[in-house]
Amino acid sequence: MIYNNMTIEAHDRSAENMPPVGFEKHDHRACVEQALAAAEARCAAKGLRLTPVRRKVLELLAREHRALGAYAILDLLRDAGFGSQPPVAYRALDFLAEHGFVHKIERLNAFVACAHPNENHSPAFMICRVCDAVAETQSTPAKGALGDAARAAGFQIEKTVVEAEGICPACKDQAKP
Amino acid sequence: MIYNNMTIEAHDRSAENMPPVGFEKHDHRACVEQALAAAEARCAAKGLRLTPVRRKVLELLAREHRALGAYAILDLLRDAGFGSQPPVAYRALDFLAEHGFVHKIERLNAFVACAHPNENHSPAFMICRVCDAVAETQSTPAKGALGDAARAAGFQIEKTVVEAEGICPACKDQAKP
DNA sequence: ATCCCTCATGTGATTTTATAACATTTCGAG
DNA sequence: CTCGAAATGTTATAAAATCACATGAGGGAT
Repeated sequence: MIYNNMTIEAHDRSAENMPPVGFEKHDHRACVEQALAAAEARCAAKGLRLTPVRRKVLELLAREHRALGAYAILDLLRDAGFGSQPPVAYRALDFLAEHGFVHKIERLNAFVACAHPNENHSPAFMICRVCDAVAETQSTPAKGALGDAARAAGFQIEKTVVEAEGICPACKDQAKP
Repeated sequence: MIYNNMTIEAHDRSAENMPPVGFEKHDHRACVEQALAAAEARCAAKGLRLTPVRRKVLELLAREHRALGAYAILDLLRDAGFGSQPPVAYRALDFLAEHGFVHKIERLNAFVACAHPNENHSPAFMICRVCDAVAETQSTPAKGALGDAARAAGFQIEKTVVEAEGICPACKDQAKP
């Protein structure tokens, strides 16, 4: 299956109906496997336990390749034979987020698989307000105005949330045909 | 009453018990009045209606000078004789946020009065994970790594969420006495 | 002034998101 | 093998946000 990095799926459309318009296509099956392999390796190296639920949640997020709410994930977990109560999903997500395998998109109250599983990084996201597609990139929070302000204030930054909302190229093109 | 810009109140402490340690103290009463006056002026100029509920919500947020959840605001509205159902608070907050008089802190699901009511700006926030104090500053989202990525991807940024989580100077000092 | 239309508010109900509390199971160190 | 810590399952509840619909207030045209 071939997806592109930005435009995956609109609110109300199934993945099947979504044309792979956009940019930067890639082999998605390989991409999922790579994400899982990277997670396995990092967990082994750090003595973390990538248990079946956790692995499944990561796999689901990588497969879907878009932001999913905790309850959407929970539905998929139920289908896969795991527990079906909210804490099951939230605990797995907490673990994965804590260790950087997934990220929470605060703006959407939703989660995405990390697109840069190997590097450590301060993620930043571009969120399409039309189709909810999410693309991950990097930010450099310590540089720029925010870093200056923090230094001036004596504020010690530990983590940053950087999310840009706007229109993705696919939706922009669709708007003016 | 004198407050400082960063450290206002911890989760479980009342404002009275909170010493004004920190930086950049200011006359808070004047600060509230200025925020309200600025809002009145901007609404008049733009033909917007700063109705009693909306004005009250802005006043409450300016007075408290920290991030408040919608339900905390709702409690205060009830005390002030307004409606007490969630939509009352959310509608006022939506209006105020849409026009830049308040900002939503996505990380906290809470709202703060805008600290720079006159300039138009892309706000950024520093959030203390110990005391939940919030300081507003500016970001320059179009510059830097995110702006580059957006341009490269053809993504059109309309709004940015920039929130740094960490430790404020007051809490840092308190940690090592 | 009156009518009308639009926008704002009030209220009840519901949905969505997230956590608390506690019993049970699994895993690995010793 | 056993003990203790970590992970999971489950019930219940809290917190955040929205829907739907009735009522009310304000501004413009006649």
